[in-house]
Amino acid sequence: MESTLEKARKDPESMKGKILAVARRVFGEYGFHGTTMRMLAKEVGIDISTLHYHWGEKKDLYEAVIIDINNDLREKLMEVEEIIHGRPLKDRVAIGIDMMMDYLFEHPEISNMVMFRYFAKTRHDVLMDFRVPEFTIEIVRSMGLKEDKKNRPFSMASILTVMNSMHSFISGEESFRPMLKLKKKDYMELVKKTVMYIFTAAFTQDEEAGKESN
Amino acid sequence: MESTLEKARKDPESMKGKILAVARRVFGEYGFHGTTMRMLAKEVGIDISTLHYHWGEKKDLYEAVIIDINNDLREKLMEVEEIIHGRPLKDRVAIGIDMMMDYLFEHPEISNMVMFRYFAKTRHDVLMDFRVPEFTIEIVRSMGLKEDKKNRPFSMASILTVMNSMHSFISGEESFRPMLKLKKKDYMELVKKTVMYIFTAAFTQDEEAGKESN
DNA sequence: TTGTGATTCCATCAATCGATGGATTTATTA
DNA sequence: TAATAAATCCATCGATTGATGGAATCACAA
Repeated sequence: MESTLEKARKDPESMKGKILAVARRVFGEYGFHGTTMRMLAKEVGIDISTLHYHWGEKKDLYEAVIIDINNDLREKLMEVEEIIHGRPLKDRVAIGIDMMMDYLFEHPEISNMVMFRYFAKTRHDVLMDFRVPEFTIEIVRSMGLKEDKKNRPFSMASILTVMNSMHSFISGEESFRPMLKLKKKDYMELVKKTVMYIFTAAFTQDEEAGKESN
Repeated sequence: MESTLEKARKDPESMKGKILAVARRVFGEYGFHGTTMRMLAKEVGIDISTLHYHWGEKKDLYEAVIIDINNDLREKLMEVEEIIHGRPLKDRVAIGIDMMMDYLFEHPEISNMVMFRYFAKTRHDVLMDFRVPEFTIEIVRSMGLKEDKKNRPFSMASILTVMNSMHSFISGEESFRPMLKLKKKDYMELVKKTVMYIFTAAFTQDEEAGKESN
């Protein structure tokens, strides 16, 4: 049995795929309540009833977007993990940030959706994805941070800080770029450089302190 | 001539003040489109028409909330600036984060509103507040970061990273706290500790590097 | 070509949205 | 106390929302 979402992911050129792509983008920009089924239908270029025909009610489509986004994010994180595996901490942090930033800049709707999921409520109950904490723990492990009972929350919070910083700059580009008065390309470079500068320092300060005392 | 917002700020016990307080909280949780006038009226315990009587149309109330939040945030930042003025960089960062985190934990609706402003669109045009970039520049100056033409964007981006991290943890508490499986108080402590650990290291790495090379 | 199922659109529904007029109540002032 | 203003609520409006039934169209196998 193949679900609607699986079909849409398999064939992005199909109507289900087109709708899903538009829904990812528009839900990411306007959120659940800010997005109307008519907005989506108009963006796809179809009638509103065709939308319901393929995806059922609004909430179903929204939850499909959530799952889809989470799948993409998990796949990318696993890809990054494979590449950084075995390298020194400083490189793991730098390469991880570099790859994730490039990816999110190419798919800003991912960051947009993540932000809405974290920071906004909806009037109706909406799917909770319980795997997010597990992802975070995987990253903690992948980064080689302290995992003992005492330090785990701190390590997880550190990872959350990095991820949130990246999502913030991607999703908030339209707010922050005018502040910085930069072109898109310059903004990308600056943001990546800044995040990398801050977090490589933060994640390697113990090592650096160790060097000093040697 | 005294505006409705000024009256509401002056007297929080007045009906205008009660409405404003509820609007700050609910708009911060559900966003513009996720919040209905009936929700606000019910929360205040009044009729929907009384809401319009005091604040006009929905957009007017929303914009009042934006201005009100910005006022609070600016006042707090100025208060922090006075206290950290003249201290060493490491202390400025630590005290600044400490004070702002305490303040935002007490007024999470501020972070909520800021997040919505940065990361979500509305279908209708809504007030833009042009002073935010200026605040950021003030913080850059207050922190004593490099302000020359070459480094200013980097310094501003660094400040944005700190602010966004704080807002993220405050606004995202309901998402992150279950991940970390912590009680409210422990979450507060951990988050403050994490943010301070990361950013004191980031902001003082040049100094530390300088010490090393001495 | 014909028939069958999949797809798309038009028309329309009930529910909910923001908003307002007007009656009623409460507070203030003369 | 009487008169005026301010505040509140009830009833209702038009517009928009999510959603659906049913006709029309399309794709494709028999």
